[in-house]
Amino acid sequence: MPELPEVETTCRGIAPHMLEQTISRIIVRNRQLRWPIPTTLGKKLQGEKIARIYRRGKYILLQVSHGTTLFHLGMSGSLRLVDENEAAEKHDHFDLVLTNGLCLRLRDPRRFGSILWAGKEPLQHKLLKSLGPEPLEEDFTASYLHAKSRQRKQCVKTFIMDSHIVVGVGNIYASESLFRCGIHPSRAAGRVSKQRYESLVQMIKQVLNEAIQKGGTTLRDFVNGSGEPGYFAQKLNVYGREGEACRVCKKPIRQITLAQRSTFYCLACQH
DNA sequence: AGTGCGGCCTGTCCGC
DNA sequence: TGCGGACAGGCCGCAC
Repeated sequence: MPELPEVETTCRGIAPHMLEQTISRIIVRNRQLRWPIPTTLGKKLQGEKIARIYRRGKYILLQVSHGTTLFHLGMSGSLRLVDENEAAEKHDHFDLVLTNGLCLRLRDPRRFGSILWAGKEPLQHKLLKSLGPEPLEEDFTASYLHAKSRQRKQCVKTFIMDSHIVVGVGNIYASESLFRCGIHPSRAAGRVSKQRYESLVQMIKQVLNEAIQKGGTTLRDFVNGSGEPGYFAQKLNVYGREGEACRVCKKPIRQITLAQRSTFYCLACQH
């Protein structure tokens, strides 16, 4: 479920409480996530001080002196800081306990998330090294997207959701940013003009920034590092609004499936 | 090399 | 109320 704004919200929420703190132990209740939590993780983290917490794409990176742990929240994961004495519930698979009594707890009903050890050069890890640019950084530009998309027949929505093209644009914000710039989601990526990519890049940045400001989008169960929901859902123009009136032209919002993902758009406003 | 799809899981909701 | 099926915020790995 979490897209970039939800991961960023989580990261910002937990970092101030965890930086410079010491890890006393980890608790693994269920090792079977998307990939098994490494059996050596406890040994690597125990007694280590947390030097840095940051984000790359939808991964949260937690750095200690001799390496970095990766967290990915998959579709249904959340990370919260709780008191170490708070009872774990059914889908609370992992705890990272600090010596100050706080505990970083991963809850993930569907278990599509992951926790991995990435060593000293985490950005060279197999899962990170070929990721595309960060959408909120300056190197994510219309020229880049335009160049990458030439000759591509793939639809533009699927194209911008490919993390090897640009990270962090998930199913909600892909539909939302395409609506904002009037591009039809099933248009071929290679048939979108440079000028329209200018607009798309701007809208991706805008929608992600607004969502971060609102603390992310909570559809059913996303919560930030303190267990609170995000409030961007009420700002959505198309996602989840099939049959409802377009906020601009009042015609009904349509839903289609692209690459096995539900996609929302306005037939009148998007071409 | 680009593209499309299966699969990984559990929970929820909807129609019968 | 029960049951089957569809669907859900991601994305790797494979076949073509």
